[in-house]
Amino acid sequence: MSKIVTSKNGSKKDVIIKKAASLFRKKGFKGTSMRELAENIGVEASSLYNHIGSKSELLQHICFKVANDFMLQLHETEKSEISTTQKLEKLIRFHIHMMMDGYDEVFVANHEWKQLEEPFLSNFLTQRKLYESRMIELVKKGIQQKEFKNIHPHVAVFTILSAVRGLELWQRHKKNVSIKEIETNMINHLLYGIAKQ
Amino acid sequence: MSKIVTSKNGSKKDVIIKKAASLFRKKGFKGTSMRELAENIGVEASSLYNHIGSKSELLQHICFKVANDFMLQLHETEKSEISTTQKLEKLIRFHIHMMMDGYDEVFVANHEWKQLEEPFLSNFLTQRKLYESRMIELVKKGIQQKEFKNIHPHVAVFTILSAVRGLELWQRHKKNVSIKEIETNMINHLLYGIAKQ
DNA sequence: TAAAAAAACTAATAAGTGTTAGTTTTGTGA
DNA sequence: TCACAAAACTAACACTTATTAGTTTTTTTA
Repeated sequence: MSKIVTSKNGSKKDVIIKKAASLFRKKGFKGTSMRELAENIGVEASSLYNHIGSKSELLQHICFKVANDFMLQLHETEKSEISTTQKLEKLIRFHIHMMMDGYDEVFVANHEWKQLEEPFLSNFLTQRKLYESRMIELVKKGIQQKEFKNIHPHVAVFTILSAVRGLELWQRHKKNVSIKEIETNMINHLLYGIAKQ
Repeated sequence: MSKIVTSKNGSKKDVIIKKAASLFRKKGFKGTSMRELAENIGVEASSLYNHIGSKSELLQHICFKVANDFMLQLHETEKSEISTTQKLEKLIRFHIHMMMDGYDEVFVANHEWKQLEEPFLSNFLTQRKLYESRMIELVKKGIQQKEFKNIHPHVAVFTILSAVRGLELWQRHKKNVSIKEIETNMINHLLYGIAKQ
């Protein structure tokens, strides 16, 4: 059969990972077989093993790539010299863009991380917990500086993270609403609420 | 081996479904084998088939029970004679309580519905879409009545639904924060925002 | 064009899957 | 206590799974 088609600058491994992310999102990690993945690429299942080590390796790669991207952005945001509100806004916008640009990967990292094997599972959870706690610190600071109301930082962060994650639901309808519109509305909703007064 | 232990008023089928919901949440539908489910109950896999028809049937039961509960509450809320803001608040509170009381089931309905087979899959998606569109109508009405700001109803509903779904994240930490506290904070956050002014 | 490397192929493995058939044990009501 | 029904068991089925070994084809390099 034909050679795996590589998009410019992308190794064959990258092609496999990209397709895996797409299938893992649609059918789940356990619900996707290597034969199915191979067929979608146009190759026999065994041929995949010339490029990757194992099925789990694919999941690991996807999950940690996403985790790393978020960690980097958080670090950069923390350093930047803007108000706390602006920092929070910047992070929310980054989440929204990640969700739009790397939908499959972010979705898989959010939903299929459970299928990671040790020690990757523990590693992933540790990183996520760290991310959350640093966002909580940010909100605490905003309260101290009187930029935010006297809310519960923990609840606020989880509410924000969940709302952003919910952009998944949007993929189905994205035809009618522009990303800019979603972004603006969501920022306003999460920072300023929807009820008048 | 011993007979399946039935809690009072619960048939053996109910015991199986409850355990299935717990395992499906922790390991996913595809990640849970019938042998594993049986072992957790204390019985051989084949014995389960004296009480249930198939593995898929378990998933169907869980998903549609949850969908139905939400539909009933929506219907009741729509009928009640309170302000639109109060209706929205009532619905959010119901979501929060469902998430706390029937955590496994709601989680499975939210995450594993993809594994439903036709025609159940289509049926489930239709119901969900209906639920969403009726919530959107509610928000639209709130805007018309000048109770809400001039937000995008679609975005607002998805933000709310996602934020509430995010209570999943809470299960891990629920020791330190009371449900009442979460409820109050989340309602305030979603309806009135967190930034001052 | 010949040699070397990369990547495809076929075929097979061992383990795990949901489910069924047939049999034995357990609990229940007369 | 005996018969009947419910629910457990063992054993097997047909199928799918990820992965490996060995071989052939394709591509790259010299």
